Amino acid sequence: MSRKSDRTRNQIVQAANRLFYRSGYGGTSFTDVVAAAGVPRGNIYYYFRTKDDILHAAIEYRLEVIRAMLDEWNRKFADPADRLKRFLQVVAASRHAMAQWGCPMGTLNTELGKARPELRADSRRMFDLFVAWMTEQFASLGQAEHSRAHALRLLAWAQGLTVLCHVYADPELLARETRELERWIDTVDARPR
Amino acid sequence: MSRKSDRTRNQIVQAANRLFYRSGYGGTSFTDVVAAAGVPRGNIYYYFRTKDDILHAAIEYRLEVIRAMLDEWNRKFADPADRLKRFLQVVAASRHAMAQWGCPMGTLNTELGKARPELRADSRRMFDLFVAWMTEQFASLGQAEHSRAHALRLLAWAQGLTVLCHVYADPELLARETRELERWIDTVDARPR
DNA sequence: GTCTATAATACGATAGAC
DNA sequence: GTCTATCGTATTATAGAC
Repeated sequence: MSRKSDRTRNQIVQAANRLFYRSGYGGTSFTDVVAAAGVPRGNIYYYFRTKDDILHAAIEYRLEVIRAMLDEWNRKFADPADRLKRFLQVVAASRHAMAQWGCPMGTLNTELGKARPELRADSRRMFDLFVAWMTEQFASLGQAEHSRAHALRLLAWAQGLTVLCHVYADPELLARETRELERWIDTVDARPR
Repeated sequence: MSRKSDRTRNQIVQAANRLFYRSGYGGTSFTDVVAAAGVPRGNIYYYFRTKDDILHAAIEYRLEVIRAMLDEWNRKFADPADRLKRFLQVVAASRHAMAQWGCPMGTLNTELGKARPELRADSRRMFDLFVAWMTEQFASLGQAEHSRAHALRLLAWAQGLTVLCHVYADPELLARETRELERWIDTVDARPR
C-alpha cells in the first residue's frame, strides 16, 4: 500500500470517527464521510468494503489513542492516585464536548447495543482498557482485593456524570462532580504513611 | 374520538414505546410498529402524522408511568430514606432489561442528542421528574442546602451503573452496586435521632 | 375509519470506464 | 488507484378507493 493510500485511509477513518461521535453510527452516511474526508464518492469502497469495516477501523483508532494516553499518564505520574486524578481531570477538560455529544465510548456502546448488538463486543474493548488500567492503579493504592470493584465504580461514576452532563447540556456539572471524585480517590488510598 | 380509536391509538403508542427502547428510535420503522401493534400498514397515519409525533406520544406515555410510580412510592413509604431505597430496588429489579438495552431514559436521550438534538428537550422531561422527586426526598433528610446536588449525584450514579451493566451485559453488577448505594443513603441521612 | 397502492427520497453497495 | 453512473432496497409519507 502506497504512502498516499495510507494517508487517504487515515483521513477517512478520522473523519468517520469524528462523525460517528457527533451524529452517531446510524446517523452518519457514506456521503457525510467522503465529504468530510475530501475523497470522491465511490472511491471509499477501495479502502473499505462495508460501512461496518469503517466502524471497526474507527474503533481500532480509538483504542490506539486510549493506549497512548494511558501510557503517557503512567510515564508522567509515579503516584497511582495522581494517575487516577489525571483521568478525572481529562474527563472534566472535555466537558463541553460531553455536554453536546456525551461520552464517545458510552454513547457508541449505547447505540450499538440497540441497533447492532453483534458489534457491541468491539466497542466494549475501549472500556476494557480503562478497567484494566484503573484496576492496576487501585491495586497499587493498597486495594488489592477490591481493586476491580473500585475500577468499575469509578468508571460508572464518570459515565453517569457524563450522561447527566449531556442530558442537561451542563458542562459545569461535570467539572464540579469530578472534583468531588478526586476527593474520593484520597479516601480510598490505603497505603501506609 | 371513539372508544375503538382510543384503544388502537394506545396499542400503537405502547408498541412503539417498547420498540424504541429495544431497537432505538432510528432503528424502529413504521412497518415494525404496525406489525407489533397489529394495525394495518397505512392506517397509522390516521393517528399520527409523522414518526416524531409517535415519539412524542411515547414520551408522554412514559412520563405518565413515571408520575404514577413516584406517587405510589410517596403513598407507600412515609420515610424519605425508604423512598430513595425503593428507587434503587426498582432499578436493580430491572437489571436484566438494563443489561440488554440499557436505561430507557438515558439511552433515549443519548440517541436523540446525536440524531435529533431538537427533540432532546422532550426526553429530558423524564429526568426532570426524578430530579424534582429526589430533591424533595433529600430535603426531607435534612439536606436542604445540598438536596439538588445529592439528587443529581444519585441519578448520575444510577445512570453510570446501568451504562456499565449494559456494556458488560452483567445484570449482577447493577444488583451489587445499588446495594452499596442504599448504604450511602443512610450516611447522607442528617435527621436528628 | 379502514386499507392498498405507490410516490419520493435516501441509503449502502456494485460495475466498470479511465 | 481514481472517479462516475447507477442498481436495489428500505424508508417515511401520500393519494385515494372502499
